[in-house]
Amino acid sequence: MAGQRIQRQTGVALWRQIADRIRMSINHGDFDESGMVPPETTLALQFGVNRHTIRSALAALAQEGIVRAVQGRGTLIERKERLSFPISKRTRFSQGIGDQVRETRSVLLATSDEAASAEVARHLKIKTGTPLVRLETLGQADHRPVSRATSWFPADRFGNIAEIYRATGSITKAFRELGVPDYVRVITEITATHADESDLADLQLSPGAIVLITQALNTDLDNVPVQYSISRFAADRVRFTIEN
Amino acid sequence: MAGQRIQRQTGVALWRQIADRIRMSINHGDFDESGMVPPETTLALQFGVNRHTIRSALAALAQEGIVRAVQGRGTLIERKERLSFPISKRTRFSQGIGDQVRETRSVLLATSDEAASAEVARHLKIKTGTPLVRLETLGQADHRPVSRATSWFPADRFGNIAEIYRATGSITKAFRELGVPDYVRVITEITATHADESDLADLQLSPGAIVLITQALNTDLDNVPVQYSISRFAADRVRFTIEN
DNA sequence: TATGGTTGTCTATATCAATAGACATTTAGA
DNA sequence: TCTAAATGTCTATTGATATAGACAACCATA
Repeated sequence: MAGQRIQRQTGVALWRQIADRIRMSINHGDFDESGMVPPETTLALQFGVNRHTIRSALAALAQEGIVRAVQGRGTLIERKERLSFPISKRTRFSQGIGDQVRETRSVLLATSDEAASAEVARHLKIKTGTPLVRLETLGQADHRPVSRATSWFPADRFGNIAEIYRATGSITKAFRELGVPDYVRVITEITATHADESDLADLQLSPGAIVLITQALNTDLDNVPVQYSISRFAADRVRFTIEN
Repeated sequence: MAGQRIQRQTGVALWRQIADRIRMSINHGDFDESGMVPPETTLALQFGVNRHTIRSALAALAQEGIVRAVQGRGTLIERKERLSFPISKRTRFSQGIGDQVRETRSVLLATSDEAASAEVARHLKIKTGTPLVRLETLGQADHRPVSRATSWFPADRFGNIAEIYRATGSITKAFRELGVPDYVRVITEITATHADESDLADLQLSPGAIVLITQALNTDLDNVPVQYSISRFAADRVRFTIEN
């Protein structure tokens, strides 16, 4: 069960720790039979805190839209899920999670032309200062934001990729129109950190949430880098799957 | 730079958010030239908080052994690193990070014989209740704990793997002695969460830290599952790298 | 319709988190 | 040896966090 193991005087408020625990339990399916979170008094006993502290935690989860309290009945689970994201040579956003949700969508948040920084240039194997197109995109599953990504493309080959992406909502299709029939993921790096302000806004997270960060390089079939991207996923909504 | 973007009234104390930020900056190499963290007054200005709040953050980092304050001089960086962990068909703990540290070591924390739970049985493709050997291990790099893992092995083939592992400190060698010359990683799942009490103890983390969790299945060369394991990595010490 | 179980609201109190200011102590360098 | 810059320590105040207790409001059901 969920109980025990919360820590005091750590700089992380008890109600937040407990909210995180309950969210995990919900996602894990611990309360699937009843469809409800245990009563506040029960949780207070389990976690060894005052009922008011439990109420703070549940209020935070209600704010996220995960639970809904009904006076006299209990606290109902509104939503739970953790999408499984396959990472492989053929990693694409919508592919692979298509059978887990009804609808996937990609939205263009912003775009700009810029010169390659040292870091991006290193990954794309080009010279620093080379013209690039930068895309900020948001990935949604069933209208729920899942990831936000910053991608860089060499401007000489993909100068107008933003327009095509805006029209089609698909990197794959945009590549195809620009003469790249197929592309492969050659490397992915994964780290994790706390969500920053932009994450909170774009991914509709609650403060203190965790984001999984992937840095990925895609190349065309001639092994020429075509896209370098940094994506930030809401950690409580996804799970990465690496198949070899 | 590190500044901005800390949030108030989120259930996560400012000093903890700032400590996490500074730790990240250190690991990212932002202060490599001087080998020191900026002065407290500078940080207070950058983060827009009181100097005392910065001092709380630095005190937490000092407690972790990451920085050391010297009166009159400044706050020195004692240690930083984020090991890069390759994940591939041939994923092993010590291999791949060998060139990043002087010494890697694996320690057996506990072992037990137990019957397969439904979940473990499903992964190992055996019947629920089948006898298993469970190993709790701790992975260290340069005497610093990096990951803790729970692994299950079918008892019929690997009944005494614990002894051999204890003697050799290597799963690979244990497998070899037990008639498995080679094995491959067929699937890895990655999630992230906050560290629990055991993580804090075993991995010597500070409360509120993040752990990356991998669930992995290894098979022998005949595609028969030989090991299912759940590992928990200190997120601020590692980075996963998936190469295709 | 009466009752037990549940969430909602209120008051009061103690501790932690954060700010503010002042001054001491130590170091490095002019 | 003096000074500037840095960390160390102290007091005081405010707001957030957590506990404690009491009771109201609501729901399902016997």
